[in-house]
Amino acid sequence: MKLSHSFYSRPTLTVAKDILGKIIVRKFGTHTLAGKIVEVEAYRQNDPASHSFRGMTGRNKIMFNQSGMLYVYFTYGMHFCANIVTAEEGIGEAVLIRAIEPIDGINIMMKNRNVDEKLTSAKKHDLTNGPAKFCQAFYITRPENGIDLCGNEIFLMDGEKIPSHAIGVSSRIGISVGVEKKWRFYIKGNEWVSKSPTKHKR
DNA sequence: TGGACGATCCCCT
DNA sequence: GGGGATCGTCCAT
Repeated sequence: MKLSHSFYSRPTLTVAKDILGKIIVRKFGTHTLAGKIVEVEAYRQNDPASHSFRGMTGRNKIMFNQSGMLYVYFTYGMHFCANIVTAEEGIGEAVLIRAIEPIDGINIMMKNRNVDEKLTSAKKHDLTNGPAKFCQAFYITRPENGIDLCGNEIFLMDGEKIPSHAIGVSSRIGISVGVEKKWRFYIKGNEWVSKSPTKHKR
């Protein structure tokens, strides 16, 4: 069953943990892609690592919309990352999707990622074990910024309930401030989880 | 108007 | 484990 607005309009950290195990579905053209969300990070207001920290700008304004929207941003000159907007309108908070376990449309994902079938079997988890890899596999780019996840193009479905003892918690990856906040959540032992936050730039 | 810097990935050693 | 690719965004002149 498709998740409705009430799922997203709860505290950001609650939504982040609850998103683990849910199924994200992406329809474009005649294709349907689906995957289980296995790793996320929460970004909050008054959080120096968040795009919303210094207030609303042209880039981050979707974060301040009502919850249940998709916030897509472009980074490092070549990558897109996708977030699920949480909290009430006027508050800039979101949950970054860092990794999924492919379920449906794997051939399409491989095509989107420009990976060879044989290479993928050797390192198959490289297909979607990172925020920009997920976006490329699911063909999520600039036009998908601001999409309503209660619509029919991209949405979440009920999946398995992940008990709290099976949820791993750590610092967020790739940030230089806010490292002390343990706002990365992942399904323990899942092979599609990206990596450990052992190194930090700068 | 320009410069510094990324919520990353991939290839090289 | 390290560094280069590559450009949009933001803030300081």
